[in-house]
Amino acid sequence: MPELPEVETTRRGIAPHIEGHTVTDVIVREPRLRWPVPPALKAALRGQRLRRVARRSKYLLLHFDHGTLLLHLGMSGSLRVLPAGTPPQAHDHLDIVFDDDQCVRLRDPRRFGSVHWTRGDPADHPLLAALGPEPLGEDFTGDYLYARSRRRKSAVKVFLMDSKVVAGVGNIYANEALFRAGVHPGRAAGRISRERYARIAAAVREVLTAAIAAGGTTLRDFTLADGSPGYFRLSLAIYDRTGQPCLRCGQAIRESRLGQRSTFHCPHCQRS
DNA sequence: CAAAGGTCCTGCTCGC
DNA sequence: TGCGAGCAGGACCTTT
Repeated sequence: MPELPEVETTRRGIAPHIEGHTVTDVIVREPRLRWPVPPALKAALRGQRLRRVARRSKYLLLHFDHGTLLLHLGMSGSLRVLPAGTPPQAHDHLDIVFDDDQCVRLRDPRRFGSVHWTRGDPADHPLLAALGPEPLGEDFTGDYLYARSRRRKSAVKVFLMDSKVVAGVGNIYANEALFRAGVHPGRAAGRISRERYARIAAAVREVLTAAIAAGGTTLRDFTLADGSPGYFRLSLAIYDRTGQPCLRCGQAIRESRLGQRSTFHCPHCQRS
């Protein structure tokens, strides 16, 4: 579910409620996530003050003085801030309880999400070390994409979704960005010009920024920290619009598969 | 039965 | 021959 805008929306939603507060308890109801929840999590966090909630790619980083909790929401995860002791529902796997009797609750039906504890610099954590630049950071440019894509034969959409190339561009926003840039998602990444990569980089930036401003995209069950949905779905121009008219030219949007993911494009506006 | 917003891991091929 | 990079496919899981 959550792509970068949804994770960033979640970060902004939870941070003001928990930054500066001290963990009083950690409740693990289901440790079997993508990787097992660390058994020592409660011992590590109890009594510790949360300094800051940050984000790297689609990971949330909860910084404490002696280490960092990494949280990934996988395909179906969401976080909410609730009064401690609120009865859990199905798939509510983890609570982090704070000293003001609020808790952050992780819900994740598919359990593709994960929780990690790391003491060193989180940037050195194996899951973060190999990630490409943040798409909203200054390192992410058309020139960068051009350089990284030389001799790449895979489709540009697959290339954009490679976390080692750029962090946090998932299926929805890869589709949306390529539509905005007017590039066919199946075109070989290594056969796209520097000029077109400048348009692609700008489109990625624009679509992510707009989605964050709208609170992310809710397709099924994504909720903000207060339980409300994100409204960027209303702004999706291409994703999940198979057969519907292109908003620019009116031609019917086509659906295909690239890298086993649903792909959408306009046959007129994205001819190459 | 297929697909859903993610991404790690394995094993193969290719080119130097 | 060996090595690294790139690439395809499978894996994880529940719900609709």
